[in-house]
This record gives sequence, C-alpha cells and structure tokens, in this order.
Amino acid sequence: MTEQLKRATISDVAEHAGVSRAAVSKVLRNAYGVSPAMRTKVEESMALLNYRPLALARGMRGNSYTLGVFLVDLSNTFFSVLAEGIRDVAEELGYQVLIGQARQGLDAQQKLIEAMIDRRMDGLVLIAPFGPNDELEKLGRTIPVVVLGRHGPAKYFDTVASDDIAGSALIVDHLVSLGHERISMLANTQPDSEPGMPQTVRRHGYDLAMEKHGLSQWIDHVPGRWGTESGLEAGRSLAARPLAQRPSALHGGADVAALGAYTALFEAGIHIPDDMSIVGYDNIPATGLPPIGLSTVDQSGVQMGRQAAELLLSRIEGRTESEHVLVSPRLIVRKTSAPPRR
Amino acid sequence: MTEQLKRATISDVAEHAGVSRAAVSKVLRNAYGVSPAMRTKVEESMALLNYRPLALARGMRGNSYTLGVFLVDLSNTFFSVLAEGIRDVAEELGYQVLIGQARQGLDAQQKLIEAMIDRRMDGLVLIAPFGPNDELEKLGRTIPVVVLGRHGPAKYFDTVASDDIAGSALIVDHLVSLGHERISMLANTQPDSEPGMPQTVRRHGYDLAMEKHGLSQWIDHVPGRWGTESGLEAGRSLAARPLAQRPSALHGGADVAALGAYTALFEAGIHIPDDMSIVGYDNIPATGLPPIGLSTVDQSGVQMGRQAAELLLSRIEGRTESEHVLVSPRLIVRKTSAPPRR
DNA sequence: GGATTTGTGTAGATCGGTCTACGTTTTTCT
DNA sequence: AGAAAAACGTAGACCGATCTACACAAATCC
Repeated sequence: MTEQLKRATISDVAEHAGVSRAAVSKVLRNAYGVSPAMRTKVEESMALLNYRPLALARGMRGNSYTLGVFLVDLSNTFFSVLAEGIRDVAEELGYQVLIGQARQGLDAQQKLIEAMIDRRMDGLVLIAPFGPNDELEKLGRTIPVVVLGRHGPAKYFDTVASDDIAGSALIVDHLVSLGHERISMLANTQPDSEPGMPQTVRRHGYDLAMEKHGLSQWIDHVPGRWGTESGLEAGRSLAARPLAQRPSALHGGADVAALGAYTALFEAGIHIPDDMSIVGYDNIPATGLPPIGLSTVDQSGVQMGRQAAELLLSRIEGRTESEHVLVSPRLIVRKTSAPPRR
Repeated sequence: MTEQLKRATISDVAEHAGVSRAAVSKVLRNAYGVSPAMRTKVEESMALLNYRPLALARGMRGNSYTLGVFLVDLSNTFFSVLAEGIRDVAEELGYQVLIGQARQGLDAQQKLIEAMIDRRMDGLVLIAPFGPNDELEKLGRTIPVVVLGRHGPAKYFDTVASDDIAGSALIVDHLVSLGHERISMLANTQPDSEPGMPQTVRRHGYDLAMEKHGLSQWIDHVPGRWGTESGLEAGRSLAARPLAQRPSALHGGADVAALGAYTALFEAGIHIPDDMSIVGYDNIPATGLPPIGLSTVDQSGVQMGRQAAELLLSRIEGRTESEHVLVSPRLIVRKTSAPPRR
C-alpha cells in the first residue's frame, strides 16, 4: 500500500519560512504585529507546502470556524432550503456549516446538540427544535444560538420566524374572499407545544382571523401533528365526518400535513377543490407539482436562512442583546383553493 | 449576565476520583489495564461532575468519533433517507454523523471534503459525489471513504450502490410486458460522467434490456441532467416532438427528473399514462402522492445507508481490502404506467 | 540626545484529551 | 519458593493550533 503524504503543520511552515510558529499563526488569523515582508514570506511557504490549518486544532483554543445546524427532519424540504441560506452566508465569512439531524424527539435532539458543543462549534442554528423555551434559554447562555421557526421574545438567543399570524390571516382572508365560511384548520397539537412555536402562533392567527370575519362559530381545530402520517389521519377523520359537519375549506397548517390530508381526502373520493379547498403553508417543492398545485404560503426560506446566519455570526462576534426577526409571508394561489360548491 | 458554569475536564474527574488523568482516559476508552474498583470509582466521579469528554480534544490524537456525510443535494429526499440509515448504525457505536452539503459542483465538493478532513472526521460517506474515480481513489488513501451510489471496482474505497443494470431491466421489462416498444430514456449526460456512476450504469442497463427485447431500433436517450429543472426541459422537448416520433413510454432515470418531465408533459396536455407511460427511479416520497402515483424503482435507502455505515466503520477499524455491495432494486407499479393506447 | 512609544518577532504555556514507556503489585507456573 | 507473566497505575510527551508576556529594534517626542 502506498504511504500517504504527511500533511504540513504550522511548524513545517514556520521552519520553511524561517520564522516562529507564532508568526505563522498571526498571519493565519490576520492578527496585529506582522510586517508586509513577513506576511508575503509566510504566505509563500504556505502555498508551497500546500498548507491548510487543521480546524480541529484551532478549535482547542480559538474558533473552530464551524457552525452547527440542527434539523428535526431532513425530509422536510423546507428545512433544507433554510440550511442552504445559512450555508451561503457562512461560507462567505470562512465558516463551515455542518448539519445534524435527530428526528426521534427531545432526547435525541439533546444528544445531538451536546455532540455539536463537544466538537466546539462556534454557534448553533436550531431549526424548529423541540422542547420548552427555558431549555433553549439555558443553551443560549452556553453557546451562541439562533432559533429558526420559533417566535421571540427570548433573552439569550435570537429568533427568525415567519410572521405566522399574518400568514394564517392570508389563508383565511383568501378563503373567505372565495366565499368560504366553514374553514377548519389542521392544528398541531403536539403535547410539548410552547408559546412561540409556529403551530401555536399559526393556530392563534387562524382564530384571530376567523373572529375578525365573524366566523368564530366555525373555528375548528383538527388535532394531530405536522407530518405526512398525521396529515393522512386528519384527512381520514375529515372524510369520515357526515357531510353536514364537514368544512368547505381547510387551513393545512404546514405543507407536509396538508399534502397528507389531500392524499387521504383524494382516496376517499373527496375532490379538491370542488368538494373542499385546501391551503398549505411553507411552499415546499412538491406543492408546485402541477397535478397537485397546492395553494400555500411562501416563507422565502433562503432569505430566512441567510438572516439566521447573519444573526449567529454577529452574536459570535460578541453581540449580546437578542434580536427577533419576523419575515413577511406571501400567499401563493394554485389549484387547491376555489369557491365552495355547496 | 449570569456566568456560565465551567465544564468539567478530564483533570477534574481525575482529581475528584483521586487517580491519574491517564486512568480516566482508559476508562473512557474502555482500554486495557483498569480494575473494576477503579472503573466504578471513576465512573461515579464522571457522573457526579456531569462530565462529557470533549470530542474535539479527543480528535487531536485519537478518534473524533465523527463521521462526515457528503451530500450533493439536500432537497433530493432519497439522499436524506440514506443519511438516516447511516446515522442509525453510527449512533449505535457511539459515532456522531454530521452532514455537509455542496450543490454547486466539484470545487465546492472539494472544499467541503477538505473541511471535513480538517475537522479530523474519522471517515466519510460520499453520496453521489462529482468527479473522476481517481480523485476518489486519492481521497480514499487519505481517509476511510465509502461512496454511495457509485459502482465499484475501486481499490481504496468501498461502494454501495443499487444494481442499476437490474433496475433498468426491471423498468424496460415492465413496460414491454405492458405492450410498449417505443421506450425512451431520460439519460443523464452530465459532461463529467464517469464509469460507475448511476447515470452511466442505468443507461447501459437500459440499452442492454432494449437489445434483449429486440428493440434496439427504439433506443433513444433524451439528454439532460438529473434534476427537476432538467426534467422539465426534457419533458418539453418530448412534447415538442411530432406525434409520430414520440415514445409511448419513458424510463425517467431518476424520480426528480421523471417528475419534472411529468410536469412538463402534463402542462403540454399530454396525459399520463394514457398518452405516455413514465417510470421513475428512487422511490422518493413525492412519488407516492396519490394524484401522481409515479411508478418507480425502489432502492431501499435506509438499507443502503446502513450498509455504507457498516462498511465505513469496519474500514475505520482497520480493514483495507475494498468491498463493493450491490443492493437489489424492486419495481413499484403505481399509476403512471399502463398499456399504450395508440 | 535620552526617554518614550510603536512596531515586529519569539518563547513557551495552554487547550483537553491520548498514548507510550515504565514501575509496582499480584497472579501463575514449574 | 523463586521466576516469569499478567494486571494495574502513573508520569509525561504529544497532537497542532492560539495567545500572553516579553525582548528588541525603530520611530517619535520634548
């Protein structure tokens, strides 16, 4: 077996350039106290030896130049769009983004976050994390944290979220303008829901919008979680209702759930949008597939991801007062919303 | 601002337990030379001090207990399924999996892989990487590598792939048994295609299967890449063909491309499967959505992911001869394939 | 022109683990 | 019982960077 070449270390560069290790380190970090002459000399040696600093070793004392992104669910394509926005910004500033996934719940999430901390990540972006707010506050005092998809206020971490109140209003207004009155919502009733979670806020926004239109009597939360499975179940339960008690339109809560419900209703012979309108939330790629064409609310994921990364980096630079960003959502009307027929 | 508690180090544990740091390290690594008495003593101290070894520091000499997964595209849900399989296995053995994404091409891929090496990852799983085989060979001599989705042989890395020859045959056989003769294929004609890449092998499998059925005259590669965009274009080009030159069935190459083509054809008023049958490849979640119901080939992603992780871990343990695993694909018939009508 | 300030470079401790080499004690063998 | 082998612990070098403290030279000040 051929022996692999040994990688150049900072000492090799120092020796080759005829200077001290500290000097090379200074060049590396753009630190004060380096003459132009020395800089070029060192840089030449680095290039010649094909030197790359070992990020791991840097992390022992300084920064690891690594950001961690925590995801509940990789298969939710909206999340991966967010991740891309984060990466874009981070890369411009020389940070690497590594993603960890843990779908099995709070324990797995905790373990993964610890693993990221144990690898000395400089900061964390949590996308739609589980768990109570005070756990996150505790975490935020340990390491710079930005939470994506949960609303503030929070003292020790920043948040970036879609304005879910406005988003829900967008949906209800749209359906009402089409002539619907009996509008239900797939509510995410996860047991550990906290104030500030999208499910909580969107539901509240739905309630408010319904009241605004004088439709309080039709407020109806179809229970479940936001996933394909749960959406299917919710759809089946709707299909099982007697016709008189069935809504004419549905606020899907999130696209994955909305598509699940769509599927179940479709299979039960309930035609969309003739028999029932559905509007989702998130504008994931699958919603655009033409035979479906799910009307939905777009959150401009890349934008949110970029925002989150910028906040995180400024926090790493030392900012301590928390910031909370709301991104305005936008309604996208496709083919699953139409005037009621009954 | 409240000061955060200082984290316990190995020295703290050693002092608390009244032993040497080396002893604690031995307990940690399950190394030889620890009496049961000392083990329990140390473990008690660790629990009491809430000690977690800093993975970063461990990586300086020993293992970092971190596996890197490289992904071209997070939004391809098949890839995320693979990643899950990897994580399952890795976690059982105390390894963490961190995912990196780089969709912009070879350079970005190279940078990301370097970043993972610079963080001293113990091994890498590359999912559908770009680039020539000898680049990968070179990489494989630097760090344990398993490539997912590229066929062997390879000397310095392992591969796990779907048996794409068989998969293509499955599709062609199925379509032929329905009565199709004029079967085209969305061929991925990326400029940097290498032998062993799925696109190459699937296309070859298609050619072979067509020949086997005596349909060589109808062999037809619709050029493009495997992505939604490119699928759309291919679909449009098919729709633009005069009816007499249009195939009655289409081997989609990959689900994302097949769905793109489906979309374009649908929009052009070509009805699936009445006017044209389409079969995809990968069985991504969106294919199952009922109004679509794309017939496809399943590769059992979780299984492949697990295999890859097992290979990688055994390679980290010291195995040097390379292994190459082929996973048998399975046809899933849904609603987009039917007998031809013309 | 001597004192002070500024600029440039180095030595060496440090981060938190791992691992080799070696000393001491206990067990096994003949 | 004495020798050899095995079991158990520890000291201290080491991994590859960062960072503080300090030495020395050059520039600026009064």
